[in-house]
Amino acid sequence: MPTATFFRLPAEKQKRIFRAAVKEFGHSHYSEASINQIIKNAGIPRGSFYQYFEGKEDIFIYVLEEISREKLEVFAQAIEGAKEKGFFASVGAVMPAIIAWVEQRAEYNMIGLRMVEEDSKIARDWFEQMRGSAGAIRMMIENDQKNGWIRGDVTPELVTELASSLAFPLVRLYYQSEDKSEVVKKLVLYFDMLYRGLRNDAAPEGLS
Amino acid sequence: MPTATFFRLPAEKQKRIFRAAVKEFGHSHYSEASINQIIKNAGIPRGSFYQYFEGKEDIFIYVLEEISREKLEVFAQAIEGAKEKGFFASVGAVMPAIIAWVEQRAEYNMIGLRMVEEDSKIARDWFEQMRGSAGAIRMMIENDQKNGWIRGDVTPELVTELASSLAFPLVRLYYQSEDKSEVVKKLVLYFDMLYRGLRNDAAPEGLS
DNA sequence: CCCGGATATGACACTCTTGTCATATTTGTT
DNA sequence: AACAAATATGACAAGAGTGTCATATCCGGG
Repeated sequence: MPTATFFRLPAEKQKRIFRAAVKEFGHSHYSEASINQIIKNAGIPRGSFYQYFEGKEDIFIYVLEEISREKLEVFAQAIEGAKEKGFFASVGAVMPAIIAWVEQRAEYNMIGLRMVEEDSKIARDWFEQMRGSAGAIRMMIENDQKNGWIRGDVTPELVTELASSLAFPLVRLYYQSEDKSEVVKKLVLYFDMLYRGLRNDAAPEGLS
Repeated sequence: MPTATFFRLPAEKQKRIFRAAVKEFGHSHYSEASINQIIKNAGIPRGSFYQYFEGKEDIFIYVLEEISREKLEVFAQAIEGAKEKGFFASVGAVMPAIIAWVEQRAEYNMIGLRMVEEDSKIARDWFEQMRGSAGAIRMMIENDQKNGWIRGDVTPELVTELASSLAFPLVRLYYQSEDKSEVVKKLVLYFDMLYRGLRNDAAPEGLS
């Protein structure tokens, strides 16, 4: 946790340091990110940094938590509006908000991307914690299964794993692409494919 | 390219250096991998390394090429046996060989995993080159589409992208898991889901 | 105006890595 | 044996990063 001193700093300075850290962690993997770079970007002397944070992990976690907070804020309403419609309908409904987030918070998302990529202990711990808080999604899927919308032989975990396995490369592609609309088109296809793959075929007559 | 001197070295020494490099590149991302570590593992002095390779990129490419060669060797027959049956049947047929490769060549695959993860220029270039040589798969999929097995509104590239988006996390999971059979079960589910998502629903009557 | 706690600062000592190079040592040939 | 070409070797300079600490500065309360 950042020191009390850090939190007593003028908001402007805190933000400046936060932004410098976001930039660095979005630019390099955790293990390669350099405190040197952060303090250079933030324009604070080396000694000050250690007055505010214990070290790299400390500021990294701080950045993750700040971003989480902001994300939750932004998505709160979007999620609220889409709850009882089942997984696919809900994701579809929230999709515009997600795309806007990807578009507007590129630097934040780069950090997430790098974390998935690097697969370090610190990243795994973080995602583990996230998974726990994704109970809402889990319930939605279980509900869909009860209703017979989603095939019963997959677990909710599997569905979310599948979705994120597909989502992360898409986000990466999005940032690399010139033509963003191409990527959105691809997203629609992925989504459709996932839907067909997961919907409950067993309904009326037998097959496969 | 490694120097002529390197190729004149006794085979045993070449192999020793190769293995040391595989170990290091499997252990750390390209950008973090250290020549120091490689020479320590291989038991050769610093000066010698630079007598054999221009630098890190040189030995990295060499390692990739060696692995490619070996991979091609191993899969040559497996692929041969499975060609004209269409994409899904073929992949299904080759699957045991793939699983065996994943199981036996963990270190090789770690390098591939790290390359996808890191998404460096050198990795992108390499995969680009690979994509070009994956013409056989492309043709198989196009053929399936002509035959009406695979829906026509996806491109072959999309299919391979989807497949690898799903495959890489699975491989990673495989190496992390205690219970390998669980992961294989998951693989089957993924595969089934991909099949359902990509098959041509427009076909007249049911198929398996 | 002055003092003490809170802050700020950058020099320092260390560690790790890289690429080079002058100096051995080995090998093959005459 | 003698000599040149090929190899081998490790000390070295340079670069980048890290965490600490003695010292300087600031600021609110008496």
